[in-house]
Amino acid sequence: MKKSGRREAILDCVIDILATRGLAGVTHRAVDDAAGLPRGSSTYYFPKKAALLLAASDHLAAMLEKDCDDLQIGFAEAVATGGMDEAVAYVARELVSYADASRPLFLARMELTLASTRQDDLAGVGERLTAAARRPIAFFFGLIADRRQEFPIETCAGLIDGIGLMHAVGQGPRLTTDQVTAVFRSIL
Amino acid sequence: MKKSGRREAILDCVIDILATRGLAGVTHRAVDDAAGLPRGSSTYYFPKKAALLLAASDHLAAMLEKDCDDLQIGFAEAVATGGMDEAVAYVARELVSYADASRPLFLARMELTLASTRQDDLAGVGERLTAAARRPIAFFFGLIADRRQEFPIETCAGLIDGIGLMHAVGQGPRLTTDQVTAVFRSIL
DNA sequence: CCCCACCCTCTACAAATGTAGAGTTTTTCA
DNA sequence: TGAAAAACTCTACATTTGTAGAGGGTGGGG
Repeated sequence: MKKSGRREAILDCVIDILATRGLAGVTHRAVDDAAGLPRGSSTYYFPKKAALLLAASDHLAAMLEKDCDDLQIGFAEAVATGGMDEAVAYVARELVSYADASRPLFLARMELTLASTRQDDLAGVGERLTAAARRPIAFFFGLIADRRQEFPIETCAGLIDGIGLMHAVGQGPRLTTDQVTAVFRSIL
Repeated sequence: MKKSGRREAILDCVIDILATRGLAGVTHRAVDDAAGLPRGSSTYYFPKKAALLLAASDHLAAMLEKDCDDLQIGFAEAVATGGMDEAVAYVARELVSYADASRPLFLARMELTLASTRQDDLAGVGERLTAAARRPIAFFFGLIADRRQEFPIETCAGLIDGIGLMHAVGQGPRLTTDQVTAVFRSIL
């Protein structure tokens, strides 16, 4: 492994552990082991635990933002080739498959967001992650500007996070693409 | 304090700590202190930590179910006195104010649900809590039976949990009663 | 009064954690 | 090349946790 990539590798492992073992599972030792690095490595790069979690939050936010940008680009292309109807279906499709594929990311986000509501060290983490996750919603929001009064961005964000929540932690049936599309259409 | 109430008092404290300090904050010692009981009390009633959390989950689920039943009764009354339109507004109103008032309950639910996705000791906790929280939605769902195909219970549950999530952990603007009502009306 | 069963409280301890700081290797650059 | 600096690894330790098990108190039946 490139030495220069260690910092990133450590943060990837933190996010992975957050998803699989929860906040309590994130210890310097566990992170070192997961990354296959010598004990003390994560302590070296992030001497305090809060620093480790803070950096992991930024890392996660960056990932979310990148995914959001991709969605946005895909949406623009779908509009160009298939019109708005198809574009809405595209977003719904992506959202559902993404909610499954990005389950670890969602779980990590939940862990960090919950932690930030009570740990002063992590102030701002919740806002940062929420903002990252809302980026595509804000874009999507432009589409329904004429109904802004009734369905502001908060409503859409709530719905979408609820879907993510269901897919990430729920053991019950998941929403299908058609169902999500139906919701979007009824709002648009 | 009545000695016979100690078990319940302990579980109340567990839920409180889950909300204020998170899962990691729930230690036998911290629970004893919060309950004002001698060290070892929570250990006596719940010798293993998993037993403590499991019992707390049941306790929380019972609370949620009770609140849900109250909402259901209120809804029925609202239908009787003001018709369906007013009843929908009633539910939206209750939901928003409840989401604020029950913030600790929601946070505790999140903590336990997240924990149950990875800790075998807590298997079933997620389902139990999800089921409890969905009870009123299932009832509400009866109202839109004719559009069941498009808006199944999962969709409504996702939306409502998303709203709860926003109110519980979000630092941004909250949804207003009018906004929630608008969503309900557009679906109904 | 005594004793026993039960309910509760206290003490002890191994394991794990955050963190400090010493020791070691690698890189840099004159 | 050689030494100073930076980058990294290792060791140690106080603290906290879950849990076991000993100890104490209390009420009721004989």
